[in-house]
Amino acid sequence: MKLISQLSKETGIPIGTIRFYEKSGLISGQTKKEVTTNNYVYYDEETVEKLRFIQMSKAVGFTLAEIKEVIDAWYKKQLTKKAKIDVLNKKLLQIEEKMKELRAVKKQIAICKHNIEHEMEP
Amino acid sequence: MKLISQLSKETGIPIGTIRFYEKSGLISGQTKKEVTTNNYVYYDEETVEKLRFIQMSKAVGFTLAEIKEVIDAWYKKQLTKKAKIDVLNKKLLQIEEKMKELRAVKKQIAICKHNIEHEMEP
DNA sequence: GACAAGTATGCAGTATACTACATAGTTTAA
DNA sequence: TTAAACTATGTAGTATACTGCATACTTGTC
Repeated sequence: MKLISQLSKETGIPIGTIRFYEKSGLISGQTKKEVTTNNYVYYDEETVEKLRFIQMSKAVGFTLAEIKEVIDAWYKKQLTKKAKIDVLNKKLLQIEEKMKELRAVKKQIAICKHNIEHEMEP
Repeated sequence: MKLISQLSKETGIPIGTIRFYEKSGLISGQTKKEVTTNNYVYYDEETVEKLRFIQMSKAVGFTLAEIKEVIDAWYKKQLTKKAKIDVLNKKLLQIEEKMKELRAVKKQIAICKHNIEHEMEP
């Protein structure tokens, strides 16, 4: 079990941002009932995985709301099996779309680079 | 030569957003000097290409500032050949990084889906 | 036991990317 | 020729995702 500063160290995500994610319902830790002197929140390894997932998903253009959908499909007990599968299938389609767009952007930049390399300089 | 509403129709980008992009220096149209009764701005086919590039780049997580760097490398005359190539190479690396992240997210979601499909429902 | 460092809470402020609205002038179709 | 539709400009407001600050309590170290 880790405290928030260790979570931050392991993922590189600022403490303030982690708190923001917790407030947004993306992650959640728990206080230890046996400790009564403070209300420090402890996080498990799963939270680290979630944070890494959030980092990557954000990098490829997913919003926190979209990421939350997936995390809920993964971890929330109250959703039906069908609802979860539907969410995940939708995400997989979005990912295919992003892959296409990424390849298109790459191609465009490669062409641009080629043109610049072969153009005559004044 | 197209007016802004046609640009919007062709790309699906709202007029307000196109104006915002122009104000941000991502695209630019020109007024026709021979027309003196108004100051309507006309855009060429290149602008449509730029807008499509912006759409795709945004979808895969690039910011407008990052996209502007590439567009400037493409179209601005005042940058040196070396500066342009440097920007484009940096972008190509970022794209490779995003491809990795996209594959990792896809894999994670596929595993998640598999687990849900094979779990016992209560 | 003092004091730096860590933690929790809440609220205000910032950056990015729009989005809406008001105003005013222009073009076009009936 | 008049009304609908289009255009330009400017300003304000919104959503998302943080980021910083103030306050207060707790823990660990010398």
